[in-house]
Amino acid sequence: MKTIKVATYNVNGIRSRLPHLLEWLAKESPDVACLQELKAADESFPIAEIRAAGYGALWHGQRSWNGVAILARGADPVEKRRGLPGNSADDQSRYLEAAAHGLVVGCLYLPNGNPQPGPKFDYKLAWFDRLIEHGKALHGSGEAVVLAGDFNVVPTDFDIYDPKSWRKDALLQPESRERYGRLLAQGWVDALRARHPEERIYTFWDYFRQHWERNSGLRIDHLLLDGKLGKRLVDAGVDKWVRGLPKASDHAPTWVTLSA
DNA sequence: ATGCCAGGCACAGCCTGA
Repeated sequence: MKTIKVATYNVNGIRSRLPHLLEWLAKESPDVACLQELKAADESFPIAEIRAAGYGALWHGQRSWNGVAILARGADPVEKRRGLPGNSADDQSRYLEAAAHGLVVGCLYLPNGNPQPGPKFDYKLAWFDRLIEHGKALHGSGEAVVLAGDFNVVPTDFDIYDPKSWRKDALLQPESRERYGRLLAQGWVDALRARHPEERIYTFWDYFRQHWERNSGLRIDHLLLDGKLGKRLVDAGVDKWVRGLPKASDHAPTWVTLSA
């Protein structure tokens, strides 16, 4: 069956992770790849290397922090939106939306929100509210939409190796989870969970305490499919081998395949 | 309660991440 593969990968610095990104693109050939945490200004984005790998790209960078990009294999993604609506004073590069390979793809890097409570957590919740508002418009657009990225939310205690030491973390707070649930309730399908309802799946393993070696992970990188697209879900998974490379990002690429 | 590791930048210790 012909399928389209859409992936999301928090690279944690695109310049230091470029060799891994190129190796992953060559091996896994996603048709669309959403990247987060570029940690690079627009002029530092390695477009030449990415083009040489066979991908067109859009990027929304920022010096030192944040930054998102959308790559399309053998095509130039068409920009639809740069930044979430709802707060013109928000200057953090966390959202980019484009059309590619017949899909509309929203690439997002939701704020971490730690420490909580505090202004960073307030910003996270406000950003989430804006995403929910925009999600409503996207879902009603009639297009085939994917919302993909680092949501910085552990949806349930089944999505983490052990919630004990994370109970006060912004990623597990009821306010964060309630908003994730509210977004899903618009009709989005959490593709990894839908495809693997009984399986422990992680997409992030922090650099501390040998968490990768012990498989002490969290599932925080998500691909949400609008209802119509959910029916086209074929498979979903995590490219864990990328996390095992030397000097890896703390996230692994996460993907879905959709019937074409 | 904090550090544990890592990337980026003021290239020397911070800040941020999750």
